[in-house]
Amino acid sequence: MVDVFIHYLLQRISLSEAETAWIRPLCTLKKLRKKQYLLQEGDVWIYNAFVSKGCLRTYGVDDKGLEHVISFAVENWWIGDRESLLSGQPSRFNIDAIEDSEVVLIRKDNFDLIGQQIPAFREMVNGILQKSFVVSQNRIHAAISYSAEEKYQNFVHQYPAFAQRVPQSMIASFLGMTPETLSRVRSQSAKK
Amino acid sequence: MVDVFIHYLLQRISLSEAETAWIRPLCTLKKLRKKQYLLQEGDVWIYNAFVSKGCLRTYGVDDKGLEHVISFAVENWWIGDRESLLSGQPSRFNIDAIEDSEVVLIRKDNFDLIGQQIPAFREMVNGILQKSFVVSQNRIHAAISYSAEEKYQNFVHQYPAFAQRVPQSMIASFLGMTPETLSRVRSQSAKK
DNA sequence: CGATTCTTTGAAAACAGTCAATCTGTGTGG
DNA sequence: CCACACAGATTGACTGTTTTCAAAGAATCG
Repeated sequence: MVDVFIHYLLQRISLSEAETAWIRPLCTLKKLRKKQYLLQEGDVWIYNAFVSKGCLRTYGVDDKGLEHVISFAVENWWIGDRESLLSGQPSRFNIDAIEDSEVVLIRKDNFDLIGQQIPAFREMVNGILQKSFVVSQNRIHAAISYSAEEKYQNFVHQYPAFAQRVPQSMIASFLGMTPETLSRVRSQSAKK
Repeated sequence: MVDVFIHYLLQRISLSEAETAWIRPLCTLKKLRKKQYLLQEGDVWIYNAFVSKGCLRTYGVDDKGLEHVISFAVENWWIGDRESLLSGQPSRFNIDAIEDSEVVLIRKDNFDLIGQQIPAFREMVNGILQKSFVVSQNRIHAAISYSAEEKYQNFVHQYPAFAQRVPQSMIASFLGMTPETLSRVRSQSAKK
């Protein structure tokens, strides 16, 4: 529901009734069944998407048909393909629902408009972007520095919620290893 | 020189003489000799840093003493530790000069002030942040999807300048492999 | 030059990937 | 409610890639 999004906003910035009433119609709620695409490779992404329910993933598919998970998103997270959004070019990635989900979509033009009208919104979004960048720097650091086992330990530590919710094969993909390797890493770790 | 920075700004946004005159004293020029630290692990990073000359790297050191390069920066690039900047916590990373270099430092408070006074500046910075995020998403994708050889090919394609300028061992580190592996990958590729 | 650092090469070991079979749990239709 | 089918996870044996360790060969700098 869009209420989830408004609630999220009100927790972070103060908005008048008039403002929330103005924002609300700029939002579209999209329900997705498990495995349904939100974005498919080749499409142009023109939204900012807020996950109000469920769990999604962004992934790329290589020439061998293997999927590589770039990111996960659950309730109160944002998801999308910023590359396609910025460039206007077709996306190289796919986004689909891991569970039955709901996302609040705001078209880029409307999103920018909200930012122009409400400086606090703009600042909030900027803060999210900065944090996202830090998170992705840390993921790069983990990807180039850690062994398979360390990557998994770090993942569980960082995202205990996902470790439950997301199929192991997708976690393996997220960490850049095969499902078999992750399975072995886990049984190793369990022995301790 | 700070002029390099002003020139960079004027290429991207329009500023009056008064504005550049106002910005200028908020900038500090720091000269770095090869191998000199700009930021050392444990320090708190409070700047935005613009590289006006030379080449630097950000890297972390693991428990075995191995260095892992998070990023490079050359002329007209920005560098810093956003995690430390945002959190105010000591940095986990080091930044040092790969060549004799010059960076323009702007303290966080002054940087924010410029953004407040000059909306175009704020938008420029936001655009850079967005692009940086896209670049780091792509790097994650490469790190989890590609083989050693593909990682190197992709790197050369993406940053032909660095491939010349930066020692191979640092490129290897940046790509998450040992210098020996990179050396072998290169001699393989050369055979084609 | 001589010394230091970086790169290359080789051989062995460790690690992760592949392929195939089995096991487990879930959900569906009879 | 059971039986079956299906997807996901595990395990084993094998292959291939990357790392490690060690040494030799370039390149660079004072």
